[in-house]
Amino acid sequence: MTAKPQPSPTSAPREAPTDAEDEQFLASYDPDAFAHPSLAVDVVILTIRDRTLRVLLKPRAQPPQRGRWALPGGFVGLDESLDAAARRVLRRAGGGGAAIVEQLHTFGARHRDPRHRVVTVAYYALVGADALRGIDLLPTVSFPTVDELSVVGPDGAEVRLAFDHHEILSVAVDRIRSRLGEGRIGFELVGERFTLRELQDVHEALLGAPVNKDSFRRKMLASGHLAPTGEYEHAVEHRPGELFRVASGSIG
Amino acid sequence: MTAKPQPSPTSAPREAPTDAEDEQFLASYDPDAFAHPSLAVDVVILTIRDRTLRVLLKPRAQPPQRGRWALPGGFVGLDESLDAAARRVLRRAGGGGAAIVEQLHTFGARHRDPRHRVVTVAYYALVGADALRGIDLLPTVSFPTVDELSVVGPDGAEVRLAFDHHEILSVAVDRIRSRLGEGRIGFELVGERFTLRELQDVHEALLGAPVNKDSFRRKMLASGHLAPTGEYEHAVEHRPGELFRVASGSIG
DNA sequence: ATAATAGTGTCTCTAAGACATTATATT
DNA sequence: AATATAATGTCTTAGAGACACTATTAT
Repeated sequence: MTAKPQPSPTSAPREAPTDAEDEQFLASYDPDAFAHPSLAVDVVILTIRDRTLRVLLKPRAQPPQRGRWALPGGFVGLDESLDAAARRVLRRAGGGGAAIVEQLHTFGARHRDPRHRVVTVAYYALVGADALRGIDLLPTVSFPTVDELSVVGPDGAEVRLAFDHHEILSVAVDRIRSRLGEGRIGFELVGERFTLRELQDVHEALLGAPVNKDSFRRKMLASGHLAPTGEYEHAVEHRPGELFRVASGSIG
Repeated sequence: MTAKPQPSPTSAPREAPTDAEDEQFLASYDPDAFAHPSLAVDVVILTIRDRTLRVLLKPRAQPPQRGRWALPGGFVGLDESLDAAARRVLRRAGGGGAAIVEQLHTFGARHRDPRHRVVTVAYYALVGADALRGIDLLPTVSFPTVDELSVVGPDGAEVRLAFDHHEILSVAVDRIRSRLGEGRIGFELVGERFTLRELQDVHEALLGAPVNKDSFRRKMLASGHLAPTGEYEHAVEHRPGELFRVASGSIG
């Protein structure tokens, strides 16, 4: 495949600045001179309640797409880094204590917002079981198949998300699953002290599928991420398991 | 996505979505009323030449940071998706035949560009050995250690990249390495027909480290991604290897 | 013949999964 | 006692790495 001569640049509806031209362009560039896309962040805030994965959403009160559920989001300030914007949105939504906040992907399809051009940088956050206390309305993320994902509201009915938020949620879950495989994640969704079973519950909720108990135990104990406390859970109706905490020098 | 009836326009010319506080905020939101960050794309265009990884960079001719080398980039048009902008930049830079173009990460530190606020969505592209023919000045990416990365210019001297482009390149290489492990990548950097050794060379160039030959062969042959052609390379000064092509129904 | 790489076969080691067994709590 | 889970140990299997050996080209 040899580089062919470029077709005439008229194929593009608008003239976009070229690489070489950027140099001059920027020299005299007035950032407000022409309209660029607006830039927002949306945050997928996940937690686990009753052994099931929950996502923080709110039904839209105004059209367009009134009644659909949307991720918390906000616009990026001119003097604010993307990460700072994401943390601000997260804090305002009630997930201030999240242990993990990571950039996910940037969504920039042309008509993802029907009103005007908004490009959104999506983040995901994992919030401990204790946080989001005030919030009752946490839709459940369920997995009809391993690859498919559906969101169920508090009334048990399936929930339709606004804009491309369903896709954003999908990408978030995919990303978290692959992070799980790398062993660098999962501790955020469990208390400060936890049993191996509780940690396994977290993994299963995120994966939407059971994991092999034996191999999970071995892998975790061999990972060095767990520090045994010597204490055991109590008031459970079976043999109590040992309580662990995250090993110092590990993650989180 | 059903097109819902548009809301009756309020006093503001346009409205934007999001959650509770944003609703009020946006009720009076005019996208052009306050300055938002500019939005650009930068593309890490990688290829392999002489068994070493090369990246397409150009020295900046103008200040700031004149003389430093920069990734090709451009601003995102108002009517252009992010992917389209990346492909436009790629095509203009001469990598039009790239088989893989993927979004990498979005960089939005406040002062990453010293002139004004620019958020950039970074992409990476893998370009076949045949492409980029016209371009001689391809700096080499070398790996002093496995984790470290340095860029060496055609004159052998280390090259300093402009802005945060060194970090962008680092993230690109990291991403590609993890994609390599998943087996979904690497074929783009090799000709249409190739030997296992050539494919291994590509992996080693990307990893910056030798890979185990036996296990590489087994993994590749077992993957189902390779279709044997029955033909063999020739004019090599050793026993010729069999030529493969990418199996139909696989990647690429 | 020599150098260099292709390709095959085999051994070991490790990790995952399956399964059995014993231990300890609540009811 | 019945039940449920914790924790330990063993067996099998699959894949990675190491290595030995044979094959085929150019010089």
